[in-house]
Amino acid sequence: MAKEKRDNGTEKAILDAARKVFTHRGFAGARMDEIAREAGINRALLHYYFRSKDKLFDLVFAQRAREFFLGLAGIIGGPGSLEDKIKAIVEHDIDMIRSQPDLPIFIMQELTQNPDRLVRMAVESGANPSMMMKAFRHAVKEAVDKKVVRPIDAGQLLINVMSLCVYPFIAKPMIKAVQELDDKQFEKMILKRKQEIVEFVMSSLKP
Amino acid sequence: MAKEKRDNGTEKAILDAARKVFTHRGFAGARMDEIAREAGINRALLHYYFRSKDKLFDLVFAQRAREFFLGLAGIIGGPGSLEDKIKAIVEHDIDMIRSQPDLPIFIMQELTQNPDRLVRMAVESGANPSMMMKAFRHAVKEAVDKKVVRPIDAGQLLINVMSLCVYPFIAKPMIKAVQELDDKQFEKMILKRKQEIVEFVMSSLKP
DNA sequence: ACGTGATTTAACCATTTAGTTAAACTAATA
DNA sequence: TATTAGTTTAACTAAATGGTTAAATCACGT
Repeated sequence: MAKEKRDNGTEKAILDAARKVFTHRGFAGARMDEIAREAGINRALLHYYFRSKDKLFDLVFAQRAREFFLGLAGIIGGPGSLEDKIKAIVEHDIDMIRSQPDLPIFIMQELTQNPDRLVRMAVESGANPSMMMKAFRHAVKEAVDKKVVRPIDAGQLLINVMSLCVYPFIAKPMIKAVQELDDKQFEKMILKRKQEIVEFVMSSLKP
Repeated sequence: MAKEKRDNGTEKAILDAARKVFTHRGFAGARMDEIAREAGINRALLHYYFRSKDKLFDLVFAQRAREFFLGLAGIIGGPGSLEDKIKAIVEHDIDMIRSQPDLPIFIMQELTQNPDRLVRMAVESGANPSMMMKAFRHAVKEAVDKKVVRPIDAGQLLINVMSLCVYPFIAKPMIKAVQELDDKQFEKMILKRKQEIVEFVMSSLKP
């Protein structure tokens, strides 16, 4: 650990720690102290690198939001058939969230608290929702025209797919309780779920 | 407002305010001051009625969790065919959340922060997840046996239905941004969504 | 061995926040 | 009118927290 720090890894160590703590506790619940401890340094140095909690949070949030969106945007807006896209979304979402289970709640919570942030970020990053949705709508239309899938609203379909992927992680404690699963069984359920979702969606889309 | 207070409505006013503030801000982000203001009283009186933030929060959380679960548990565990249940779940979920949009994030956030709480509450309330799930599995099995629906894992199906209902509210700011909707259009989308979900699920379940 | 930048230590400040208290006030009621 | 419960005011305490600072220490390359 000492080595990493000396090797100029401190900034990264802090960002990692901040990401972890902010993501887990949310902005209001996060303590600069905990971030410092988690990074293996002290508060003084923490403020030496990043002036304030707000500044640090903004960096973390922007980074996390990009993580969450950028890959997705590429898939949704990119080329490929509807079925390809659906499979890719599911694969991407589940893998991403599995490695960072409390990412979605974090994003959603802070976003409801301050929706403008998303707009600002979107503008900066040059993301283009309307092109993305256009590509997705096009894929849907194509599949419908080919009679591969029944007619369906593209917006609703996209929400459906995302819902099926993301929600289980958000509701994890609830699901564990209701279905009486331990962590191992939950993990197993999630893994099965990848195919389950694709099957569920494609089955629903049959004309 | 003055009247209500004198009419012994103060306690209720406080609980309403606390519900609102806690639900919106989360425990860490909530301020006793804001609760008092929201209730139209002052901090002194707030503490006079409810000793501490924690105590008040526990009450609110228990109440909100009951709101969220009890109705659902009745539907899932109660009588009726699978299709009836699915329709009832969708109806119930969407209506409930529509009137309290940030209820789900609140529950999930605080629950990930402290999963034991759910277990404790479940025990106290005498809820019985295993019976509930048993009833639901039974409904699924029955439908499968009658060849009304294709074979499917009951646990996954339940998660699917809940996902489709709850997630859109959690992701509201994101959905608004990506699909470029204003509040009015979002509301419209949610309303359409009731039938959309039922159609989506039932279509997927066709044998 | 020296100098430099990174890091720690430890003290400190200012602000926010939960929670308390005593005294004054209000309105209904006995 | 005197009592009483509910309420406000205003002051206060104690703790937590974000942020700062100066001096000491450490590790490294020259």
